[in-house]
Amino acid sequence: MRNNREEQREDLKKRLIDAAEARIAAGGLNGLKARDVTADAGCALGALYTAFEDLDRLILHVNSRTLARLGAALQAAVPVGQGPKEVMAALAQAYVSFALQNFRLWAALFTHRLPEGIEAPDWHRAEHAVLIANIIAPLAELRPDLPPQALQQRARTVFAAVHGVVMLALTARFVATPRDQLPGEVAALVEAMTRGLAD
Amino acid sequence: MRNNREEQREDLKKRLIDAAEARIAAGGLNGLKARDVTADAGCALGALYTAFEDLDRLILHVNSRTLARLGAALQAAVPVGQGPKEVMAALAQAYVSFALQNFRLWAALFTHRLPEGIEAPDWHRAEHAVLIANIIAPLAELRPDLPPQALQQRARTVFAAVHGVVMLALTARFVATPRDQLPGEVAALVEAMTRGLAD
DNA sequence: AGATAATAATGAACACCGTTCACGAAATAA
DNA sequence: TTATTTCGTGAACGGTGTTCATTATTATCT
Repeated sequence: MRNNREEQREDLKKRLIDAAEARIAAGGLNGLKARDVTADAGCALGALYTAFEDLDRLILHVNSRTLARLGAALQAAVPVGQGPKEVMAALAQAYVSFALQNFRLWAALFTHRLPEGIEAPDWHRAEHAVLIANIIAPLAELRPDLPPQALQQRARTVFAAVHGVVMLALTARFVATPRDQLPGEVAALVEAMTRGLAD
Repeated sequence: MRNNREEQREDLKKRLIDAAEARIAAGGLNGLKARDVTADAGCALGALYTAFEDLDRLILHVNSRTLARLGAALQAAVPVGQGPKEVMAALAQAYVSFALQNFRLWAALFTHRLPEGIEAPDWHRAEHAVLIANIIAPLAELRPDLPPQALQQRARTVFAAVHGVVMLALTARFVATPRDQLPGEVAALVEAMTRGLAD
């Protein structure tokens, strides 16, 4: 045998991530149980802890996949040959669409919490850049006066504002925006923000 | 003895809420354990379930208190004899301050989730009105064209946008706004929103 | 190829959690 | 006081994530 060792290890990891992803998509983060995942993946309970440090690290890898898909969706939504306001509006609507169509996996990105005092690894933190990557260019057109660092910070704020509206609409049981009004409200928010930012 | 029955019952409830509130403030929602709370409250483990349906309902009462304090803080922050933009700015900064000074209890308002399929009681849902109560008046000045219902909805959106920025800044381990920049970014967001909403 | 060493998978056991429930204590009613 | 209803008690239950001695598998060496 050649590198069977490594291959089997990677295969087990993949099966576990697949199973966890399916379980989260079906039943949410709270519905994810170590025994279910390992049963679905066709391995023993203890095998999970030979492949990953713990269940939280496995969830991290599921979130990693979701971020990649979300990043691709946002990237694909950027219209060509349009002004910054149109780009921002399109990005916001793409974000809404992704959250609606991948609700539980998207929610897992923001509701999952590591145990207190434990930080996510750098490679995973870096993956979150896709959330603001496409906002920076149109924002720079609206605010050419801002230096790169302030621009990056403002992009985070713009994302967080849109995200907040989507999050409260989809997960809160109070002050909730009805789903059918969500695209319209997000559009109004982005419109107001871009107009206010314009000059 | 007169109404000792009712009195003792209410006293037990209060002690449990006090203990849970202190535990959440000290260790967050995840650090809240039934055994700790009942030990702090000076009662047996099972007593919790004579006073409340379950641990989630106890948390609900803690959140109820937090909402009342937050509502009072927002109310007190409304400046008199100022324009709508100044009112919105003041409310946003008051929200930031409350979140910073009551971080874990504030976070519990939005991270606590009831079991799937179980809804919070109406009396508790109604308490969340304080989050948008003070936004409606200044917003109505900025947008006198909007009918009351749309105004209420837009107020939810404005709140959610500000809340999203604060939430990601304080709880996310990625795309995080540094805390010292949070007031400035929120101010910029509200400024942009109110300018964009103005006409 | 066969023997040996290193490694990984197994699943029963562990520690801890929220919740329940038979029992005894206490407060009300008779 | 006595009877009755109500409530607090804490051991026990079911379910959780995680560990660990044991077994099975793979790689290494002669």
